[in-house]
Amino acid sequence: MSVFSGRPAYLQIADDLRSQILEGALQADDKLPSEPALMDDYGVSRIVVRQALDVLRAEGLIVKQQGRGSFVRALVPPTKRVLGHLYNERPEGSPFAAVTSAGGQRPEWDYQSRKTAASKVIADRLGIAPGDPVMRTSYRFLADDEPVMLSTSFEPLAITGGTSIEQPESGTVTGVVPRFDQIGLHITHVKEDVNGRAARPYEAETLQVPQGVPVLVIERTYYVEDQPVETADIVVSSARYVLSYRLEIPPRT
Amino acid sequence: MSVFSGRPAYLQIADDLRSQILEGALQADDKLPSEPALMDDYGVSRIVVRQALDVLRAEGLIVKQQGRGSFVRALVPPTKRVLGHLYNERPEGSPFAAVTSAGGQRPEWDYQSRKTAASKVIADRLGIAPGDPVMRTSYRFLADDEPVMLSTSFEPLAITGGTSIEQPESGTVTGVVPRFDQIGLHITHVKEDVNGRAARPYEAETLQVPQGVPVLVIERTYYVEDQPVETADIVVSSARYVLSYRLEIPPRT
DNA sequence: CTGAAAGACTCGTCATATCGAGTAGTCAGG
DNA sequence: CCTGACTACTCGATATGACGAGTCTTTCAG
Repeated sequence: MSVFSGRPAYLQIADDLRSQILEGALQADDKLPSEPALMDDYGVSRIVVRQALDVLRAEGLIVKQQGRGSFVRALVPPTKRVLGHLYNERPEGSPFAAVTSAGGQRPEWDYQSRKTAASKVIADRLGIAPGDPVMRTSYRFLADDEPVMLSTSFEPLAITGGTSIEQPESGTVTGVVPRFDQIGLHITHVKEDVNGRAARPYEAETLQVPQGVPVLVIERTYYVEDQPVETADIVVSSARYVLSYRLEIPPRT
Repeated sequence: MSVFSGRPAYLQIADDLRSQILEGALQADDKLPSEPALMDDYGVSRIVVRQALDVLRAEGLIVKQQGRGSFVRALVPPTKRVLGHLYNERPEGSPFAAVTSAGGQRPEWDYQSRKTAASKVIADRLGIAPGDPVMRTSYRFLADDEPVMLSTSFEPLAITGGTSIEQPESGTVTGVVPRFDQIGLHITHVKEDVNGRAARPYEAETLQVPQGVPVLVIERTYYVEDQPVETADIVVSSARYVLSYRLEIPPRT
């Protein structure tokens, strides 16, 4: 295998390694040749080899570990879990706890709450005015002591202020839907806007994933009859989570 | 601004530029300083500057154009569209056509259909045996002549073979749900599994996005009463699309 | 005035080289 | 046998230098 001109060498090498992975010549958890070995194999410099491996890492096909090497990632990660479909059943507690327990792992989380003023985008999502008071809570969710999800939620104090659920995590009830039930507000629906991008350094560090890997970003808002009552930004590693949604199709009219 | 030791220089530079973008010092479509200028500013080599810019590009904050420079990307892309929520109403035609027209753009697509044998993963998703005959259709969806979405769908010929909808695009009806209505099968629900990763070279080229930017991958399956009748792999640029899901919360029992 | 050519600028690709840091295997000593 | 130190190996970060290719501005000829 050697590179031909006309297409960047690092892309050709990435193509070659990718097909070896997809066709099974390199199996999950197999070790790729070391960078110096690949330099010899393809007759290129280390920069080119590293660019090729970076391509594959961004595609989620390999992981690199300093001091050890590069390894093929399992194509269907064993950590596959679901989130969105949870709402089809009546969530009894926090969706995270349910889905994590179902996967045989121990759910845990820590958080920090504080009152603050709504920024412009948050005010927009909550249907309130910028500067209005909100309760801001940052969560770090762990499965078997490993951080797997980050979330920052905002609740308008115009709704929760002075009630028993003003402090999101002070009561015995977990989960947004049951909590709002406690003050007589039944959440009727939830909207999730899903996007993807690379992890920011803080997120990569906290989630213990290599810097630059793709994450899924969910903008989730709970509504009571078109009145937003809670909105959150959720970040999960796309290597660990698959978001699964089930949508009903109404019968033909 | 200078780098301090203890944290890689390229991350510090990325942090600095990121906060300038997020705080508004650099606005959408503003041009960042050129790579040589950033080398001077921070006193580092070009490799470091490029790594910092690559971080920001993967995060979707900037775009780079050869010969022109690096530019701040609009934080809320004007091309924001929705997909998933479409199923709440009864889709009249193809969801893509509906959502694209709603955004004031002209939907178009081309495709290639062929009969083939189901691979293992596809057979698994369709609840058939590997090797069973399926109709495979690759779509390229365009909005205003620009490719924005790729899709490869599979339908078991055990269901559609010999019917009027065997060829997905030969009839006058578009959209999976109406098509199956034609043969008396009412699709009851759809499952979408969402994940994210970097674009593969073919996808990056076809979707006309820079190589390596994150894409959203949707594994969509249509069901008639728990019987899968169509499954598809859909790829969209996360820079162009936001997937929006609306989920109903049943009343308290 | 217009259009084409030249040059300056910018990013893309790649080579060579150095040092640091994390990992793992080997081997001697307790 | 277990443990600790040494060493070889691997990836991470960074410098310097070079050439190619796309873009834009300016200049000059027609």
